[in-house]
Amino acid sequence: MDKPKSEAHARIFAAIAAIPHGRVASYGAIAARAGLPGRARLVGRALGEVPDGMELPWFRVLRSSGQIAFPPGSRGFKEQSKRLKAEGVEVKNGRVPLATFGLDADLDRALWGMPG
DNA sequence: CTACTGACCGCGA
DNA sequence: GTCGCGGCCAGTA
Repeated sequence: MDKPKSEAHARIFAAIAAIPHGRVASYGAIAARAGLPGRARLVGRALGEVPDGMELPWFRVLRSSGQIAFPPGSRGFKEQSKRLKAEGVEVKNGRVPLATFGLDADLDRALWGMPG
């Protein structure tokens, strides 16, 4: 069978689902892990296409600077920050210190088996 | 077909 | 910290 055009979606979702509890990852990292290096936008699009009710830690996905992708005050922003805090992730001014909660090279390798 | 937009990224100044 | 530029893919007008 032919590969569905949503294969990228599936890979992205899988990569997001692989983020451990209490940790976060950037769009670029997800895209790279999904086999789509440089397609960070695709990740953003995919997240916008996530069906409501689907079990996916979308809130663990942040920008490369640790900033929440949603505009401050918006529904998604509140929801994401709230969920992150609920997991023990420090959200300050709509931003998360990736240096602390981001996936380290070791952990990243342990999770996704990237050579190092 | 072109043009614009979007839960983006990285570099340079 | 800011701003600008190019690149990337998909949907819409």
